[in-house]
Amino acid sequence: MDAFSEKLLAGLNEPQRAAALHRNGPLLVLAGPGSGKTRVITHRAVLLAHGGVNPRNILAITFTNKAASEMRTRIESLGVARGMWIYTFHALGVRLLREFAPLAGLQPGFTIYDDADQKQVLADAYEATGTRESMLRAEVAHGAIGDCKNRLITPDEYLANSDFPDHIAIARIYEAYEQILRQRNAVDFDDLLMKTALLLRRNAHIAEELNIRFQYSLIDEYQDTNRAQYVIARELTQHHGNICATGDPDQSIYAWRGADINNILAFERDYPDATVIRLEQNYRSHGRILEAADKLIACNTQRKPKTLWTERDAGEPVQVWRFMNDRDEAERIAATISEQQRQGRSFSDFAIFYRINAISRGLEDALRHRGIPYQIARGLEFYNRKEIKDALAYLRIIANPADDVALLRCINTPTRGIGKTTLERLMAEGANRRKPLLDVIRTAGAVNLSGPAAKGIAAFDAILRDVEKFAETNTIADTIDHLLRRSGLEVMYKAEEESGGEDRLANLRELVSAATRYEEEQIDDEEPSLRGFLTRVSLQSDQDVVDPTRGCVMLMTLHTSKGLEFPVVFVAGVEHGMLPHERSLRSEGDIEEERRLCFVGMTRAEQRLYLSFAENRLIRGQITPRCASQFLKEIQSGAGKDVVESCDFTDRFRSERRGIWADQTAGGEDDGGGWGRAASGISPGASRWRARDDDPGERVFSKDDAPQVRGFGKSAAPPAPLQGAGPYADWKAGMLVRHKTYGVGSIIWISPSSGQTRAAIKFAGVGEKTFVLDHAGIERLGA
DNA sequence: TGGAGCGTAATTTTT
DNA sequence: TTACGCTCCA
Repeated sequence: MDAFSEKLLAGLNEPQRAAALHRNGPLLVLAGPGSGKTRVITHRAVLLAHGGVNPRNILAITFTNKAASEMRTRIESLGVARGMWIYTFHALGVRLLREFAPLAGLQPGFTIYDDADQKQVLADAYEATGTRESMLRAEVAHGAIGDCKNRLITPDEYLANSDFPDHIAIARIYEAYEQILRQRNAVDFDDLLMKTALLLRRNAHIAEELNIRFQYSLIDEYQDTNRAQYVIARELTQHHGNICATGDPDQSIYAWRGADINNILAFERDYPDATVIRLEQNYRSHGRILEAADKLIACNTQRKPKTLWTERDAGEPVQVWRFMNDRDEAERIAATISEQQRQGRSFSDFAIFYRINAISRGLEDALRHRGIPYQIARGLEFYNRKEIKDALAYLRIIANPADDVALLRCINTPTRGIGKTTLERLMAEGANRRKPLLDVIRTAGAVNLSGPAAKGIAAFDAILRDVEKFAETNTIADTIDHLLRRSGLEVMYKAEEESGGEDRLANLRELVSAATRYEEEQIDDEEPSLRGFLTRVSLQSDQDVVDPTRGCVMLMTLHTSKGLEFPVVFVAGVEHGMLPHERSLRSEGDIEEERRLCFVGMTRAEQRLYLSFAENRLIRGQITPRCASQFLKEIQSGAGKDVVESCDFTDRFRSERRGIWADQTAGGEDDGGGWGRAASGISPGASRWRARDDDPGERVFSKDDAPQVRGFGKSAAPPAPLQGAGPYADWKAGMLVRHKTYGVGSIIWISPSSGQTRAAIKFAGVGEKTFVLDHAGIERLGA
């Protein structure tokens, strides 16, 4: 081996070296958290290039822009010339679809629709098929269409397999939706994958050509691939078999978005001659943290066994904290951060994770109260802002004149006297002539319009033509700048700002600099173009921009925490119904995903890990009794005695409760025969964390002395079928009722809580819904 | 055209 | 509690 390779491999452990040195044939790298996976990938790419493979023949696919740009930087810093293809699945899709547009049934200038645009298209599809939302909720159709696309099912195929009325309705909407996208020369996010997969599958020669172009392919986070991505990966590597998949089944947390953990679990079946390498040594976390996480994940059945180990110190025990309520929890976390910061840590050493965003409120309050700087990691902030979308809409319509969604967004922003009636007329005309709205506008004489509307439309058209012309001879940044002034957006937002609105102008200025950046740091071999900029913008979330800012505590959901690491980690709200989330309690598979989610969060911690839960939590304005997550028990019962340390902050003066607390690791199932447990779906393990029935502080009774139903709404953990109170005293489960939108349904359960009677009602074709009866306008039909 | 007022529902969101 | 979408009215 030459000196360069020796030097490169010097810092790697045995399995890491083996993976980095692997050359031909399928390779699966099962990489535990913190096991140096990125190093292995980058080193392998560098060694391939060093060994004579042209970087242009290497393709690396990641899931996030961030991962892609990190990989690019690291590979280049190791001395590999530019030219390697490093893309996200979606960006690769755009590339290939533009290149082979006609074969994919597209025109190369297609627009990428985001969620909001999609919704608009969906609304139009409802209109076109004469479907009403009361028949089929838009989210249901939206989800179903997304599922189809993930699984490569076309509208025809879907229709062929539909027998229920709902399915047929969805099939028709799906079909109309696709037709509208085609008319507008637009694709949605899922299309970027589906159309690419189908392009490769249906055109063997293209797949073959690409196998030659990309002699080595590397796919990161393979556990998160969905069907479409799986097909893309397969088609791109089938001929040479040089696929290197890396990932960790234990960190698969996106099944709900179509990711199929079986893709990675069955890799060896798909590629029988695959080499499998496990990276089990962890370089991130202290021993006890790792052990606790390992014990938890060992409870999953759908996995490939892995033994995580570390040479690092055992470190401090993992803390499990119990609180009376969420406020105490937040306070304590804030206090702990404060204290440790005073002892020398930086605020940016800390992260707080939670299952759902709604939890962040209380935590923020507590941090603010103590003057602790924090930042919330939210994806998709910047480009979702109204002002940004307004400005982009103008650019989009210029780039793709068929983009009706964009046109509707900006035609009357700022207001130009073009009202609803006018737009309806234009749309009717457009539908009639099967022409884009811009065409209709430019031949507006055909539509009978009122004076001000006609004037407004003329003004709008003039702006478009002007900006279009300007764009021909100017940079994108300058074009945006010009657009802002010419369109009146600048004036409009300036006025808004002066009357006390947000500083939207600053954001628009940021958009201009984003365009400058795009033009300067051209990484693709394409010329910078308006289309290219818009593509970049649609594929980018500002997760990539916001990066862990120095000096701030980071707050984020467990999902967003994946791939990050922090010296000190708090996971708040480790409660039954929260983590695992109530919506996942239905199936064991879903609970396993929640367990993986918890595992992901825990393994982000380097030195200290705190898991906390509260006995009561303010949820949707209601104080709701909670109990510890089963995961806490799983961690404790598996791990050695000194691994986890429990701390009870509920009431330090009541010894009997401390007794229970101290007892909680000892076995013995709660008999739990009462309704409380059955009703709330509290697991046996978790129930041990609850106080005894004779504990005065614990039970909650509503006014009429009926036990309060735990606040798990909906189907996930149906409370016992009780009776209503007050005017609903004689309403019972099983009765038929009528709801004004959903029609006739039957009561699944009914219960008075906090003076409001709630009921879950099952409707044919709609499913189960929960209502507050006082507000829902539900009429009783009989038993 | 825009805003008030009501009804409704409420995980997670790499792109 | 809170946020959003829709309807209706000024």
